[in-house]
Amino acid sequence: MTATTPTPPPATDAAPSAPAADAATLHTPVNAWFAAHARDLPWRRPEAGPWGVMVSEFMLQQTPVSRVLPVYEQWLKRWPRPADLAAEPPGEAVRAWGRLGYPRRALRLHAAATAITERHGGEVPDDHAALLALPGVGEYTAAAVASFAYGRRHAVLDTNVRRVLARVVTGVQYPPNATTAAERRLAQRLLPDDEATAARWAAATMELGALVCTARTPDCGRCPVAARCAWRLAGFPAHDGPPRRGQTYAGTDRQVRGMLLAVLREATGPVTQEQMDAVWDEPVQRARALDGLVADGLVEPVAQGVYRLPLE
DNA sequence: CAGCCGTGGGA
DNA sequence: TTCCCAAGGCT
Repeated sequence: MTATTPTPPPATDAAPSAPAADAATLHTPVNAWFAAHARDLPWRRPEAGPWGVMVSEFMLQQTPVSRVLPVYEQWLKRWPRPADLAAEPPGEAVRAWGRLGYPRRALRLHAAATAITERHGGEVPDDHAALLALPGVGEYTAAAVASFAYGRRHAVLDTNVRRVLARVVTGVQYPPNATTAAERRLAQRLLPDDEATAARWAAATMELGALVCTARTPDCGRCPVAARCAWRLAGFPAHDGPPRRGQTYAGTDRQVRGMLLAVLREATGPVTQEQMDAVWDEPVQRARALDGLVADGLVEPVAQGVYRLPLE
């Protein structure tokens, strides 16, 4: 991992035994920084409501903000409430998902909207357990919706927060590949006692990781807690552990699935086998990819050699 | 728990 | 150009 050495602010003289970063010294500067520098994102505006927050969280799972923005706007305009989405076939959600990637998320969001409509009176639940029970909602998303939409006090551990805590508190460049119990304990320990402050802290630490304490080239000169950052104080030691997994894409089933589904999305009606076959010349892999899409519920066979996006 | 599931843009 | 990686979840 070639880690571009961050640009540290001129190392202040400060005592050799620099103050360790702890909860009390982090909340105020980080939350103040957020108040001054937070992006004006549509799902952060009051009119977004819990449903808007939930939609954004689904879309933002592994997809950058810039690509989510236009799709989010269209989505909320078309389906302003969960019941509006639930009233349409899941295939419409897949089509509207466009090229955000991981289209199973569209299916899960549709399923979540259906569950919300049927089990929660059409209102996005406000408690963590009920959220966690929804399709496509895991630990992170449940905490994020409860915190961002309802101001609840939850440790929100996403990739940004994990990286910030790894650096500022633990003193390492990157967090482990998988979230550990130690990270959860740390996040819990750092959580402000006050509910509103905790909710702000969750959003602030995420934003800090997204804008300043980035994966490749952190900009310590703009960091509100650089003076107490354990990683910086340690001299930016490079990541040791195993290399962080890099995923190849070209030539994989995922690529073929993507190409097949693109044909369905862009077609207005059912598509023939011949149209599907045109996207990939290797028949075994092509068949495997299509079978996978059908198994996942992303594609529905309507007749021998005819397919469409799912109506059910 | 490791592997799988899309896509595009920036360095 | 290649490589990295971006607000995860599910099996």
